[in-house]
Amino acid sequence: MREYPSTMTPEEARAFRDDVLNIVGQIPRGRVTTYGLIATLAGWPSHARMVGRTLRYTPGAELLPCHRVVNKEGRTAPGWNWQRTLLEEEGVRFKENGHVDMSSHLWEPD
DNA sequence: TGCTTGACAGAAG
DNA sequence: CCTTCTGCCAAGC
Repeated sequence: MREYPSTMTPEEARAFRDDVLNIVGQIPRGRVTTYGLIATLAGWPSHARMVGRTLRYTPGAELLPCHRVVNKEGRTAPGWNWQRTLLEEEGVRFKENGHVDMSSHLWEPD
């Protein structure tokens, strides 16, 4: 079992960002994945918040299907209501409480 | 340097 | 269900 350092070197930060963008780019239409899952797959399990930060502040991220990233409870990003519309257009179902039905739309990369 | 802020997660009330 | 708190870390100030 690998030991994960709590902080990233600049090189690791670069690799992390690239992994995040790669993974997000692979999310299929009509499916969603979570911040924590992406962070874990990128090799930094405790950096879920960094995934959100990366998608929000990395130039070019808008070109990726970043609207397909929600939190673990299926909640959409605060202050970005359009995200729900985009997902619904792809056929993603929302529950009564306004959360994505994760049990039927969660996607996990290989 | 020290405190505050998040596109998070999990637990508590 | 919703809000709030704690743990988490990089960024901003």
